[in-house]
Amino acid sequence: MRADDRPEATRDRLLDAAGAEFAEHGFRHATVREICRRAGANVAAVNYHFRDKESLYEAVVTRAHRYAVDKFPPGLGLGADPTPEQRLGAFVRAMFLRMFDEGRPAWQGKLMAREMFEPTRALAILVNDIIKPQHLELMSIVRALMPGAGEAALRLAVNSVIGQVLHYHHARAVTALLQPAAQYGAEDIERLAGHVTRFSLAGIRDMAGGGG
Amino acid sequence: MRADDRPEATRDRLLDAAGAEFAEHGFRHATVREICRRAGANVAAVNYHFRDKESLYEAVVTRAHRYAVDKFPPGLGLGADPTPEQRLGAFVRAMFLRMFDEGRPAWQGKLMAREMFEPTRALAILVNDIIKPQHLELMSIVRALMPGAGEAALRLAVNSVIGQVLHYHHARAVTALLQPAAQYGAEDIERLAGHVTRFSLAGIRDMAGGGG
DNA sequence: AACCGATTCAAACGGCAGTTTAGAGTGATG
DNA sequence: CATCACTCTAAACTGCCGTTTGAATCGGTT
Repeated sequence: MRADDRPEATRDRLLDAAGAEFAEHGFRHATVREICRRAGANVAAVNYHFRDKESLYEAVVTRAHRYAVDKFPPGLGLGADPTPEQRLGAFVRAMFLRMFDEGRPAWQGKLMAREMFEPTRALAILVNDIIKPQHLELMSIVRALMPGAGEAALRLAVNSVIGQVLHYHHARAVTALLQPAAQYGAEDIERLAGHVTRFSLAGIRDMAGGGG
Repeated sequence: MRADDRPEATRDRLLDAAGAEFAEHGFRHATVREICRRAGANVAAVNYHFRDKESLYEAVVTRAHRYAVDKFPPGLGLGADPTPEQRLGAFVRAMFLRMFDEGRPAWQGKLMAREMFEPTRALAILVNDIIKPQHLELMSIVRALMPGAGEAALRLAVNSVIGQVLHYHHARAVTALLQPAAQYGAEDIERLAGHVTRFSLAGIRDMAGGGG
């Protein structure tokens, strides 16, 4: 049977397997051999279909980006003419969903979180294609909540929001040791998103009112 | 000249070099060869003075902990009978200082941040010796600010504070690309600590007032 | 001087990872 | 049927890493 006849061509299976491995272990720790094993392909498959491990990684990153944009469009459950508060809530919720969704390719959030901590050459791609647009969107949301605030204050507020969300991903190993009972199911994600949104709104309003 | 006569014995030089390498590259990426090169020692030195790479890592972790406790004691510039707000401010400031201080062994904060993201076997040590005491201290601070709140609410507030602080360490590569101008000098750290403290106080007060 | 324990050293070992290579299979094309 | 491009495969190559080994060095002790 030729590869094209199979339900999934080898190239696609490699992208799937690589996405899972890269998201779980990072670029360096993920091994080409394990990726090929998961994809049911030969060790040389990566070098044949993609030039090398790094090019495969870039392909995974851009693919995850396209998928994430499809699955979590910017609007994301917002009605027409939403308030800034609603936009912030939707933004935070979407970030949580991207990071904790265990669906098929849920790598986008995990890859992004990992690149932040352990950058590779693909970081420039990620920043330009994914992070910068989201950063600008969150900046505009916060700007609407803090009219008249300077750029520096906006950045501080944005970092506070992002930091809270990413922490639940970064620190999950520690959390598992500190609070063994805690598990992140679907409703917990909604609870966390609600908390971060309210907490951040209070902080932002304080910044807007206090005059900095 | 015998090793004991040198200003620094080989064992100590190894600990210094290993601390820097581990903090910068993490346990797996740091190489024994580079550590020994920095320490001016033979490749076999690690296996002679410590049993293996992992034992060296544990020694570095516990050493960094002792140093951090000495340099940043829990009180840290607080007067007698401080308010909860002052305690929170001191706590946040101490975390920032530990992470950004470039002094001799400033690894404690960096190692901790790294272990959170990429745990090793030493994570249990770190959690018990370093993270859990700090976690409990922050819990008590937040408890004083949110009297009557449940454990779950306290944990959410604690996570929000920690997440904001750690974000400035985790995301520094991305920040460098998004805001090339931003640099973290001594006064910037004070500014960041002040922001996170105020932002968090507003969020915590909102949680305490809103009734959750 | 002879010996000893501690330390240092160069060299090698074994394993794993990314990549390359040479060849075999396969469907389409003439 | 011969040819060709594409795909896949087993095996080897190269380099790095942690560790081990056996000898050399050196101060102190008898």
